[in-house]
Amino acid sequence: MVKITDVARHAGVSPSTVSYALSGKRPISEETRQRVEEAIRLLGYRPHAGARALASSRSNVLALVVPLRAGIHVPVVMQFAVSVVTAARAHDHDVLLLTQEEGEDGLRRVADTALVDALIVMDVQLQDPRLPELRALDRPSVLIGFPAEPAGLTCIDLDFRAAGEVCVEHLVRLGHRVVALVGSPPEVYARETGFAQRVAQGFTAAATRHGLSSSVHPCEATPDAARAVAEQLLRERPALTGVVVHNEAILEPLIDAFEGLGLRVPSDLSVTAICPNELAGRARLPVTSVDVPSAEVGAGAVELLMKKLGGAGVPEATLLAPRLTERASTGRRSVA
Amino acid sequence: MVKITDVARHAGVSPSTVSYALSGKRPISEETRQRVEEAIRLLGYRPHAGARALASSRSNVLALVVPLRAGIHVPVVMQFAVSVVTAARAHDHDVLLLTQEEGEDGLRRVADTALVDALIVMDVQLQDPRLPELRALDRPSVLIGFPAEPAGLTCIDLDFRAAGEVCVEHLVRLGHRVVALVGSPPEVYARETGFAQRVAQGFTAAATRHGLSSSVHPCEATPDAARAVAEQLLRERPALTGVVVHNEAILEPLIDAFEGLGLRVPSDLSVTAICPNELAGRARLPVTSVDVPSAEVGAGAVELLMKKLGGAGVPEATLLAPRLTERASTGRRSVA
DNA sequence: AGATAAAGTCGAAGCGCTTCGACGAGGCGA
DNA sequence: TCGCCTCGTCGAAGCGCTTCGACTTTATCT
Repeated sequence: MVKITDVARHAGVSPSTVSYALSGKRPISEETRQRVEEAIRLLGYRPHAGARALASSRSNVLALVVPLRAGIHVPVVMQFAVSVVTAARAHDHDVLLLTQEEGEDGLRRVADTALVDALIVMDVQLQDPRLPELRALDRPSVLIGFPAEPAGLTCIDLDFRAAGEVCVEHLVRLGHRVVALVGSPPEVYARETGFAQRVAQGFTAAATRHGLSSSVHPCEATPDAARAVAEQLLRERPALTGVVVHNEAILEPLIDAFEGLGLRVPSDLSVTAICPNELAGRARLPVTSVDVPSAEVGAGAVELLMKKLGGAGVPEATLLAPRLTERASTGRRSVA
Repeated sequence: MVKITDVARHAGVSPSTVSYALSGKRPISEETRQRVEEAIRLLGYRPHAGARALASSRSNVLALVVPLRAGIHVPVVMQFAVSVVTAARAHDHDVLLLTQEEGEDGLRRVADTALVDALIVMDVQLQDPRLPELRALDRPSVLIGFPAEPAGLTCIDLDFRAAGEVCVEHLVRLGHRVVALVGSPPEVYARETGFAQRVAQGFTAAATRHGLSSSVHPCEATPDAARAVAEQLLRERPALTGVVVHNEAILEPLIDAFEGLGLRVPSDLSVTAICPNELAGRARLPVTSVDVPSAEVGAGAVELLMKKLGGAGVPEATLLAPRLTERASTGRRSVA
């Protein structure tokens, strides 16, 4: 194994100079830097991560906590994970994957052993059992999502409340007066996962504000459930002309179901969704949607963490403004 | 920060004794062990991961390489990942998540810096660019999946060839004579991902052996594509009575499509799948299937790696035998 | 009884890196 | 011209842990 002393000898400098050339923490003459880099290349030197961590008390590893709970849409979660890894690499950090099997102890373990410098926590619930741990930890953390009481924590997410509102306002602008929200599976609400509730709040608030008739319908992530909701809506709310879908798994099945029941989209029924653009754009009928920008959120979370690691202050809450993209699934209400 | 010397002082022993009490690498009297454990609990001692790694040249971290390529079924991949993490934790190891953004260099980096002790590589292609790296690395690795030339590597996976055969044989037993395989998306075959091809080989070989008429149909992971394949099959192979589906995303849509075209499952058409039991069992019509045992494969991969880390020899190839579970989607061919 | 082995413990030497203080050489303001 | 600061470099002191050799004590074998 090539070590820093080998590089130093080969470059005719001391080990500390090599270290400073690498870290840039002290000025090094251009010429010396060249020689050091040359030696590193020649010898194929790679600093030992453990030694580095020991000496600098920085592991350059972030923990990513991904509880795969029932009802979540796995591909979306994976998107976040990938964007976190990519962003972390851009900052010369790696990512340790933690699931929830270990419980909250896992957080403490990786933090206390100095395995990781900081933590990113996904799928945050309103009353999340991990919050006390995070607050007690001596390492910075960022939540992707918002708990009920975010004080003292750093959170980032799409502004789901605003997303719900934006969808309604889009429908209002198109003349719709009766709208419904088809939401996440019931267990997601039961668990009090913030984003599901927030969409519902935004949706309802905006509808009320504009004097619309509105209703909210949790929905399982199966085509059958989608069909059932569609039938129920036609039966109970025949004047319905606008639907907001906040449930990745049933976006297409739901539209299929409506069409199967004789409604045409968008002429009879406008549909807008809150989901990744990727998904909305690829649908058979491209769906007007507010994007869930996983890449931005993931990168943002890493950015916040880096600032905190650097000792800088960061805002407690970072809400990404919703961006609505019009596609083929929404249109003016036909004046029947 | 509590360190080993603190524990040692508190327990009235030397640091090395604490270390041995923890690792069990030398005998320690029951009484001393008690005192040490008590001190550890009292002080809340956690060994510093970096220091440990430096002194022992073991980081107790595994790398998991997860390239999220087009056409793969993300939830299945995530299943594997979770089972790897769980199994790794059971062996007191953590898991570093690598995506493919970094290319093959990432493998070398984490191995050369001693960030990880060993690697698990998923989504292996027949000609995988990572193989040369893996062979050159000084650290053990296990592939989940099989490349074209597995010599010198350690691989584990479901025996997909046998899985294809088992499905055909099940249909044969039920009297079917004309069968089709609806497979993974074309890009998965184009990439020469082993398991897709192997299923097709097993399927075709078994069909030929039993004198069946057979055909293979790659299929995009969209309901529309499923519908198109269903229509094509009815048109071109009207005598068809048995279908094997090897494509998680379209299992249900395909059955829906067949039923939409007037076929009843299983009375007119028997359908069997190769997919996680979870998925097959939860379908509207539970589907007879060969399980893709992600938990076993993940745990197996970790197990192999631990053996290799322990210096033990392991077989180059570990093929898990397919297990078929009969459900509601297959039945005797009706003697029309 | 003497020799040998095993159990149980300690002290010290690193593991490979970062970082602190120090120091010479040169630049600059007064 | 003197003092002072910055640049560029070095040497040495750790970071917190594991592990090796050595030592004492006790058990085991002939």
